[in-house]
Amino acid sequence: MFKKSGHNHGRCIASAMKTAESLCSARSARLTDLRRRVLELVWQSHQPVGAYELLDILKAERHNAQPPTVYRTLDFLLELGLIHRIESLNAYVGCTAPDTSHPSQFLICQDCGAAAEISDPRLDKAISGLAADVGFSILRRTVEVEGQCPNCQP
Amino acid sequence: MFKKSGHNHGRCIASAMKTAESLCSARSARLTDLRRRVLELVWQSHQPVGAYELLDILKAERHNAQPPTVYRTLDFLLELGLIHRIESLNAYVGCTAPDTSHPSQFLICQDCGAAAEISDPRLDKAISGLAADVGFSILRRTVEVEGQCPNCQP
DNA sequence: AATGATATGTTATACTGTAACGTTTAAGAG
DNA sequence: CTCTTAAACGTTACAGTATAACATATCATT
Repeated sequence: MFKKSGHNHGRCIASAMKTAESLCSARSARLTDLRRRVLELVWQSHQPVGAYELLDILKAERHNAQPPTVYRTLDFLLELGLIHRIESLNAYVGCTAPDTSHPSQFLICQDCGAAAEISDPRLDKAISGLAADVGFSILRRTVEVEGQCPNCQP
Repeated sequence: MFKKSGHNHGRCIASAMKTAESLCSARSARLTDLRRRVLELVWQSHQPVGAYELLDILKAERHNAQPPTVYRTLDFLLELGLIHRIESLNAYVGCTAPDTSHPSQFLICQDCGAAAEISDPRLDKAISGLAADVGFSILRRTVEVEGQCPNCQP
């Protein structure tokens, strides 16, 4: 769930990129160099990253990066479900299972900053049950639980 | 849950103000004119309101309102739990039960914009259970479910 | 190669929030 | 009742996040 700091993160990135490739080709969406690069950058860690952080890195790599460069790319990745936006942090993080579920649900550690995507039938049932009770039809869900992850506890 | 548009909203406001009075006096916090006014403004509807919207209204009422005026006041109200911040909208809404629970959990209608605070043991249990399973200790929760409220459905 | 759609470059600006310091107001001590 | 001090508010400036609008380039197909 929360990866140990020593885990082989190269694999996380590689797997995310591969998933992105196949998802894009399945939907005939173009995974351009820029988009690929931004996705890689978002995946540099399991910590959500801000748009302007990404922009700073891009600026160092290409002379002409500007806010729209990064926001447009993030929009593309968001729409495909390849990344999620963490509302409470104004930041973006890679999605671990873009091809399956889509509600954006996270445990976020206030110490190390890591965000772990959660997907739990109990939670799903609780929310959909609750919505059904009051006649509310769900279009989108945001669950952001902040606290201390196991790695950061005394 | 979601109030009908014809409901007597004056009562919602009055009750919110009364609760605020007693909460402030219980904690010996000063509910100044400004704070009282901002709380009223937030309670003008059940729709979350932006900080700069509030600022515009305040500017019309007092010559010298500035961003810090409204943000400081919102911070005060947030800390007492008298209002909540809706992360996905950068907006603020009155809390219906400031004296009791505190996780910020809402159903938000994308049509009419109303935000209904929810508090359901199933949801609480699902989240705390899930956190316990992975050894995550919870400090703060944000649940924002967007969709269509019963009043806005065909 | 010509065309049209998609993607990116570029400039400017809007929206949201905070830092830092000065002034006023209010509550308790003497 | 004044003095002191802390809290609240005023004021200026700026930081951080995001988008509008239009120009140019790239790509997939004719």
